[in-house]
Amino acid sequence: MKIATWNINGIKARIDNLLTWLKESDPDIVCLQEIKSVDDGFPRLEIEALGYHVETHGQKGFNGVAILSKQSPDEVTRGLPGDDADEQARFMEAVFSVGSGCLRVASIYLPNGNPVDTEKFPYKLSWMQRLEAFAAERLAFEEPLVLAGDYNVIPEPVDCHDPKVWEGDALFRPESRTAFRRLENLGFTDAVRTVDDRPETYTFWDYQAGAWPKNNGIRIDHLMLSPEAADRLGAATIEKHVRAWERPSDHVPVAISLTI
DNA sequence: ATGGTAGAGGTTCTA
Repeated sequence: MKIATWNINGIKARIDNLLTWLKESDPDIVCLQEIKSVDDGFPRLEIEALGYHVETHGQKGFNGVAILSKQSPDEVTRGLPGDDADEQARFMEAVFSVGSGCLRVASIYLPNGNPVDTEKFPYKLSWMQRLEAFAAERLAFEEPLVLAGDYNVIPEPVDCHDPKVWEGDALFRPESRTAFRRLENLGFTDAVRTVDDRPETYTFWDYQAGAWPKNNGIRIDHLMLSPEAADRLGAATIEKHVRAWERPSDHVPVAISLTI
């Protein structure tokens, strides 16, 4: 089973690229982030025509996540638990029946957190605490679980072109990296890191300042696996070529295969 | 050269 995550930076601007990529890559489950659309505005018909079920959790203008899947989910929940006042659409979870029981997949759009001297940074850190609490709760289920998405965290210096440039940025601040590491310490596995100890590619290249032609990127899109999912991990690939397409997202798809 | 680009939506925000 192939599971992918992709921050598409606007579904309306990216629908043609998404359809091309779905046909080429043939994933079973896709977690999308930054759909930048309300649920009613999401172009579901074109995607359904390729054989996918479409579940969205959108909002007007910004944020928004979705899960596309060949198999219909048994259950879908929207919103990250832990703060009823949080209205930003950044999290959803789908549950699928599989031969061995069930598979849970969450689509995550973790807050960017910049500028760090505003309320955005504490919001990021509290969101990460809520994610850790959710992950810890799910861990007790002892089920395969994939937390896939744009984490807006550069885990290690090797995951960016020039660590000096990122010093002090919310994506690379010690608090952000420590919170990410706490997920790993709970027992979650960074799939790409596990398959390739030093992945010499990134998942995001800024539109500005020639970041793509200079390969000035960062690795911030991650698939974090519960032990039951990590035991079934095969390949993990960053589909870098998609960044060179016409009118690309600034992120590329990241995919894993699980033997489920 | 103190910049640059993109998307959504609406005369600006988020990233």
